[in-house]
Amino acid sequence: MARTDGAAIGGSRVTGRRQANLRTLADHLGLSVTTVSRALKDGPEVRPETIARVKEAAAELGYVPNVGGIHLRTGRTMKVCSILYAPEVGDYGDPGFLAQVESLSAGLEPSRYNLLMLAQTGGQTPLDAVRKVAEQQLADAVVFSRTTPLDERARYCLERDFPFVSFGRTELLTPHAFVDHDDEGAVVDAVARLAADGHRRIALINPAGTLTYLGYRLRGYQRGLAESDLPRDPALSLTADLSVRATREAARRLLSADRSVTAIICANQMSVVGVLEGLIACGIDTVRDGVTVVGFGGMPFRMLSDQRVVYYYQPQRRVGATLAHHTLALLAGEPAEGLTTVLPYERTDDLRRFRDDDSPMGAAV
Amino acid sequence: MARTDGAAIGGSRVTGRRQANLRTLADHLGLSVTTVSRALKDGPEVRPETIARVKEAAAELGYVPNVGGIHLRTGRTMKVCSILYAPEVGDYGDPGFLAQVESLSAGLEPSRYNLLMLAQTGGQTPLDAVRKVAEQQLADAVVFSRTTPLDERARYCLERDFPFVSFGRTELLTPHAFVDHDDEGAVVDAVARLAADGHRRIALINPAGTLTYLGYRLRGYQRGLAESDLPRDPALSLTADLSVRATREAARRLLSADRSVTAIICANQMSVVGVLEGLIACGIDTVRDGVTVVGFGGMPFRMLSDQRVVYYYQPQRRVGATLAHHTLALLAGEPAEGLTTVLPYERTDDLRRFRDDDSPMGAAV
DNA sequence: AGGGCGACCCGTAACGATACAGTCCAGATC
DNA sequence: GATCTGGACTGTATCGTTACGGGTCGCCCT
Repeated sequence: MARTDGAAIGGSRVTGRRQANLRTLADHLGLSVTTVSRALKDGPEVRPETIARVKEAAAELGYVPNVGGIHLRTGRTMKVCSILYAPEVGDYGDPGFLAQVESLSAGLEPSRYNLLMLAQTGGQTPLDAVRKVAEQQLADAVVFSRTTPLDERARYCLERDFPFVSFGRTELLTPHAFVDHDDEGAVVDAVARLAADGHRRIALINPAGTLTYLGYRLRGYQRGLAESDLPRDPALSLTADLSVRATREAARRLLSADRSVTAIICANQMSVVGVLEGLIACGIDTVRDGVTVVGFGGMPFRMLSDQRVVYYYQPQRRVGATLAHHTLALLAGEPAEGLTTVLPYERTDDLRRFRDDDSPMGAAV
Repeated sequence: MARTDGAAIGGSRVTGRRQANLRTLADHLGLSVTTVSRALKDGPEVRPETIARVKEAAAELGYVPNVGGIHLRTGRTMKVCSILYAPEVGDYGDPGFLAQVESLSAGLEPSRYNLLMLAQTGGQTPLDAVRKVAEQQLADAVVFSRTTPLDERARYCLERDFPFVSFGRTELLTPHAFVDHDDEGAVVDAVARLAADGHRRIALINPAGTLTYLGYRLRGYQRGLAESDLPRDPALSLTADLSVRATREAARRLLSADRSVTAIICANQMSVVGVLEGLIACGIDTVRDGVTVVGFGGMPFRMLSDQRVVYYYQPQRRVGATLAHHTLALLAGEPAEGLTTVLPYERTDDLRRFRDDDSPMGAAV
């Protein structure tokens, strides 16, 4: 039977001529499709000269491997999926996530992988989204954040040997690839320096929840206090949503009950703003009254008034780049053991560093 | 020849059993693969009872169409690609973009399409990214923003009949699907209301560039002035980058040269902050001195001090949802003519509306 | 009775890439 | 000279899906 449907199907609507495929190349070179296929992936059974000849022709004819064909034959999709968690309130989620995605996508650029984004919608659990990727074979690897110590997504992937890289550690026994920030180290550092500066009553704000990094923050806090011979006071370990409002109220409650507190370690950009608002509401000026606010997170918001803020900065782009690296390494067959990265925070005493670089993001206190 | 490679290939690593496919269903039902395929897409040649039977079995056996097979056979990838433009400075690009992506992805969820993200990296032009999508058949449709009147990406797609939806209008003669905000209408409204409140000297800040919306803003400004019988003064039409620094300086220059200005229409969240900073630097208090700042954009930053700000808000999620709708409609064969949406701005006189909903984003002036 | 006509279903050939089993031939080995 | 070896290639079947051209069968009409 003659081809009856080829003209309408599979042909590129983009270029006038059909997109070059292995057969095109093979015919053009007088080789078989098999040899061309092998040559393009540097198969050991093909002569070096032939390989060179094939690659040259491929470049010349603009050959691009057909992802559908590869998927069908090998099961590989040449996609990496990143899960997007919806902002809970308002239009903005984690604002640094965009930089992470951008650098992840850019990091995949030199490979033949592309980035798929899947939003965790409405009624879905975090596991649902990951399961969808695995079951529907949407991607060859998945990247997710907001890990918990016994993360069910990580367990799910480990059980079925589905490649993944998490942004955040877990406490699972099986090693897996991850990128994380050194929250414990940074909090230890913060406490130690505050203690060295004479602070005796140092508060820590954490949100409720079971995310792994919260444990690291708490451990860092306790270790820092112990190393500086400061007593632990449960009243100084606060739990509050990281919204401006909740952290403002938490700071206000803390300070109106106990004026001896001279330092507050916050958990993200928003809580810095909230705590500063809370301090102001209590009539406290950080500079005049010697109170230090310690912030953590991505690029901080602009601060107009010169309050005393020490900031531990997470370079978000490095996260994305490292996620990309680890993902590609996993997909290339490297064992997960070596693909574990704990990134240091960058400490700065002067938020004007961010202010004066024309941070497009900032608003001002 | 017997199958020799099937076990290792194409089988799902996820479930123990192989993933159900059309053949599985066909065997299970005693039908042919063809009929099953047709039944699943409600082909008119299949009896309704058979369709029901097939769909039931498909659900029971957890059939998921293999995207690779579809891609290979039909050329369709079942993907929609959104182009991500890298933030120019710092970690944050357009912060509302995340909400847009999230709602776009969520809007595609009920369909069988998934969202591909492609970052425009390093040396790439805007066209490069779109061309990559089309040439490499990465997706069946593309979504991009930052349109210009003679947008080359739109022209490229129109020429090759590649489906796309732009966020932003163009002035191309061929109609195409887009979503945009009504900048002209909103600026007209702003000017009219300012004039009604007695403002005679109203300034407008636009960034440099050729993006389409800038023209609409300018037209709205001129139309608004004309309708209120106010004279045009070129000195009141400012050009400045939308960074805090640049808009601060622009406002300062304007006000120190000419104290008669009583209203400034800004172009985005950042410029509101910058202009307010500029006013403060000139010793101007908006409330006391009767100066009005008009802001435009996504969710605004929190403002601590009670400055007089009128804000035209773009609901970002609606953009994403509409983009999803138009894309799916295009892919379903609807003509682009009807897929053009101009969304109204939501005006508010009181930014506390945003402040008190616990905007996770805000920082405070 | 038999021809015609729908309604409903099936068989086959692709789409592009790749795993695997051959094939072919020059050179080495006995 | 026959046999073996290994390097460099080719042929074929296959992944899951769908377009297309047939089939089959019951029913109606003349």
